Amino acid sequence: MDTTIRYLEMLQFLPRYPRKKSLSEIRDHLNTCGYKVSDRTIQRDLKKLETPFGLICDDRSIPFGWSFSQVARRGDIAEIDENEALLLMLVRDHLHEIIPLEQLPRMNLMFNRATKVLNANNHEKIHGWKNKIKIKPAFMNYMRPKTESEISSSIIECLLNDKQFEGEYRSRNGLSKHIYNPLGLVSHGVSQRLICYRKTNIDTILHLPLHRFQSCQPLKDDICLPDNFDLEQYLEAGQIEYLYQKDIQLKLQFTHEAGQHLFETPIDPSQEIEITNDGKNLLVKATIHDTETLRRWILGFGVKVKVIEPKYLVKEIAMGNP
Amino acid sequence: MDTTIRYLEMLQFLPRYPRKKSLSEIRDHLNTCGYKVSDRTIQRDLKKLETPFGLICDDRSIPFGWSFSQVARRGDIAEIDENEALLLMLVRDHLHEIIPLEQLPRMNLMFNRATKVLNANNHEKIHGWKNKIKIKPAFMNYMRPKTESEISSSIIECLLNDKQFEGEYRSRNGLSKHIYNPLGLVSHGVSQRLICYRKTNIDTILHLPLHRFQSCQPLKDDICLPDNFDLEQYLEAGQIEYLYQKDIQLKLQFTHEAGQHLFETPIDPSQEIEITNDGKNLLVKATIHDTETLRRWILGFGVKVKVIEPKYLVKEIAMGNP
DNA sequence: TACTTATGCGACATATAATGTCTTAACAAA
DNA sequence: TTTGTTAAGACATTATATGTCGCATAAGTA
Repeated sequence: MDTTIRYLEMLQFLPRYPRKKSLSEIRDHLNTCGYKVSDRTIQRDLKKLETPFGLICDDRSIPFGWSFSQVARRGDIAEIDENEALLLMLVRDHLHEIIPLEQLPRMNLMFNRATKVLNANNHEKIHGWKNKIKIKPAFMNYMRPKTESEISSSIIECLLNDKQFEGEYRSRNGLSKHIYNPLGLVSHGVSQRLICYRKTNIDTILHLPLHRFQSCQPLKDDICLPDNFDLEQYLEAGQIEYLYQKDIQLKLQFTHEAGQHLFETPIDPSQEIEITNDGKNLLVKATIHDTETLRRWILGFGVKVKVIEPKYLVKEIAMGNP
Repeated sequence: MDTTIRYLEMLQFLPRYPRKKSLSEIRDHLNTCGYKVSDRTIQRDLKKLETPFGLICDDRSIPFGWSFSQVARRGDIAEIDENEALLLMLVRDHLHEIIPLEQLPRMNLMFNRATKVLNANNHEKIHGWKNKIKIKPAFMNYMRPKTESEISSSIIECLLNDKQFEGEYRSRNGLSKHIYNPLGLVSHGVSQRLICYRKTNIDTILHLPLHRFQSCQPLKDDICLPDNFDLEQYLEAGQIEYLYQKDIQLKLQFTHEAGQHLFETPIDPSQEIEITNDGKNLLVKATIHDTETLRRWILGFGVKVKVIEPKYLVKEIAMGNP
């Protein structure tokens, strides 16, 4: 039993492939953890764990170096190196803006582990890791609505199991109780919307922000699906995407300064850029969906962009009326 | 040995707290995995693992129900339930837009595990999970620049260890080789920028997109820091954030339709909304930093928003010149 | 209520696994 | 070459894991 914990302690100490740990390093680590075993035992342990955990032994030179292979199934046990830890911190900050982390305890644990790694290796550094990374928001940072994770996870469970639920929903008109048929979940920026319909009104598909539900009582009845409902199709049909038209031939004229970033981060694989007007302007072409998001994006550049095509969009943008 | 693997197999099968698994369920699962042990053994195993892994036994009714406590240190071993798995799929899709997942093998493994869970429980469902979730981009979707994960992780390692490196950088003027002093990493939308300076030019702090580096050769020399350099301060000083002014008193007049979403997802904790003009308009006030992002955001609403204060911003937005 | 079945758990004997020690051979560094 | 370090085989010993049986109690059923 104690052995099992020791195994885990050791596995958590082993790095992913390019890096490696020697017997003496492993021994020292185990000693620190309070396990006093002979070197021979550790050697045997490694041999035993080799196959089931996909460990690799670099025996080209002595002392041998042990690590998790890159394709190891249980590679998530492996040590988090500083590098990975720093990336995880970036991920955490990104996610924090979108999804409440309390709902993802597993990720939280991972982030905590990463934090520990960074803090542990922080002593001798000139300035700390926290001072080395930063997220600069590329878009407007809305605040997340408060969500009751119990209610929303209960709703998601119904969604996954094709079950109806009785829920209280807070709309502008107040609180009301209905039986809902959940069909899909759409994540839109900081809020998540439930695609569903009410039992009493099977023809009207609703998309309701998840956080507005005040309760969820799962029912035993399966949902009744509208004939051939398909979320993808439904969204493509423009119900949620505010999709005005599919695959328009967009032509935009940017000032060089404003459009320059598109060279490295295009808006679409189809994008082409032509340098015009002696390098002062950029003519950007792309085949893209016409969405509200696109219009807001274009408007955001103000006078630094001019719509050339399609014609109807020229007008709307000029009027500032997306 | 075999025992240890069996322990892990069992732990991976146990859910997080509100859910639970009975002895017979655990036995069946272990049998499926090819472990034929007596019930008594499993009972003993659970007792043994209880303390070191933070397991909980619900003994209010028979059969007892076992699970990981919510605060279990090693809770990342626990089973991923469908609910969590679906959220993880959302997270994956979000992240995919920002960070190449190949650089995060650990998360990839987690996502794979989640995918398996969803696929496994998918048979009897009316329509599959893939058809139930969708991300609707809230902002313009730029494409990620291609990154060489070896180069960038090598650079990040230097950053963390305060080491200089020699790198080749591809600028508009071509490829050039310099010695760099890495200071920080700023994640901005789909691209990551390295804050650094060149040894030959210690006064000019550069912010270079990570993906433009073509090579990185770590050096043994510590970086030389500009006196009292602080990334946070540096950013706040407006070098990267394009921060025009701190804490302006913003007043915007929205049409009701365009500003309505701000009730639930404010732009700042300080935000206040006043309904004016018989409910046709919304007057939104907030104390907020004046950034380029803010200006683009305001412009994106076109004629549906009017800047009331500060005065200087009224002009600039009216001119469409952020 | 009385009966049956399922479940948990203590006790015990036995088989299996884990561990330390000693040894030899191979390798690396001086 | 010499010296120190590492890997790994052999073996005895201890510790642990496991199945079986029995009993008590809880849940389900007539």
